[in-house]
Amino acid sequence: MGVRSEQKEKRHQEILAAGLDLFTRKGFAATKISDIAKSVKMSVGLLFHYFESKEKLYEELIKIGLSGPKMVMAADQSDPLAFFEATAKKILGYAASDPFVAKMFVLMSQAQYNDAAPEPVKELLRQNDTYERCALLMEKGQQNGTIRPGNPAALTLAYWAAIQGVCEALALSPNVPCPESEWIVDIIRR
Amino acid sequence: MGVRSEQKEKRHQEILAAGLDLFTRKGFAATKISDIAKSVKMSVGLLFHYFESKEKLYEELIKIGLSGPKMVMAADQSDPLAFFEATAKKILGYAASDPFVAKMFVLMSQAQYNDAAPEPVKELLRQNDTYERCALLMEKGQQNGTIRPGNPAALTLAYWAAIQGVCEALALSPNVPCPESEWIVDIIRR
DNA sequence: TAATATGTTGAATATAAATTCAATGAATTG
DNA sequence: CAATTCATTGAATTTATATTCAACATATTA
Repeated sequence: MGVRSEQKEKRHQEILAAGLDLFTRKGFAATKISDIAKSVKMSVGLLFHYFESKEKLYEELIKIGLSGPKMVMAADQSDPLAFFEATAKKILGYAASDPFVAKMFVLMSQAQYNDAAPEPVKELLRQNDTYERCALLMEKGQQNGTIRPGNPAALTLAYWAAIQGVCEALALSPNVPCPESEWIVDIIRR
Repeated sequence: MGVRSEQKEKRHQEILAAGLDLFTRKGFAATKISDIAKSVKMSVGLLFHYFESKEKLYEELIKIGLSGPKMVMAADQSDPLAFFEATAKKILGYAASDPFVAKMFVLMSQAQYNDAAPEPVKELLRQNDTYERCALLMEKGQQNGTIRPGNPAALTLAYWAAIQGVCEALALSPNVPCPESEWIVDIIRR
């Protein structure tokens, strides 16, 4: 244990943060390794000492990002509407205060929708069954009368589209005013 | 006027449609000219006979897309809430039925948020003052009591984020069920 | 139909960016 | 403090893709 090992970990993290920032603002393909290297003030060669490839760096970010949905779905789901209220509030709160979280949210949705995402990343993303789980919860909420009628998948889509879009705006222009989470919940509230 | 001139225009349109599809699904940087050429079954060389560069092709799509916001803002704005209701309904209706429109919507928002967009495109997008105009309308709606209180810019952001996110989903997976526009309007309704 | 203009291709060429590598300097360890 | 390992650089090398071009084909026109 010396100056080195801690420095190494620190740089690893710095590269991830810089990669996250650039990938979200420019997209995976348009982000050059040299952009990332410049952003952390190291040579391009050295960056490859830390990450095997641009793709692996991206992949590591996605792996970190996957813990987000997991954490969301770990919350108490006994009352569906309360779950969606708490989730929206927590996510917008984080996204408005912690740029890393907001950017991570953007990264995940970009990756989700992008056909050009590297195959290993797409594979990882297939684990993410948040939408399906939420649609089931929507139905449950409709049954107990707290969530409005309508196609549960469509309700889920509208709810997440709004959250995702707001996070994107927060991540990319940190000065925009953050909407109230309650407004977004009104999409699904009966 | 002969077989040629009409054929030429037809191909021009085909290339635009293929470009739109690929740009929205993969992003500008990740879309290869050869992808587009393959999609319209022509050689890469010929594509350059129709468009000076990949950037110019993209730029032409953005120019077409800019007519969308213009058309939206041309609608009757005397009653703000009614304006937002009609707008949401019209856009979702189009997006659900016409893939070109849905994709165009995605293209525009991608371009808007992407730092890596070509400079001429960014310049074109600066014309688009839809958000500012909408925020003003939100205030007006608050004054006449039809729109909920809150930061007008934040209300605008939430409203458009939801619409945009839904359009993205519709464009990229045409089989998803379309949310009701009224649900989205409930974000801003008093 | 001959001359001309336009469409089309596939094979160069140019360029940009990812990745590798040999060499050097700095920390660690015995 | 000598040997060794790791960090770092800048300069190749490789690879991918945009763009150009010379040649040929097909339509237009006089």
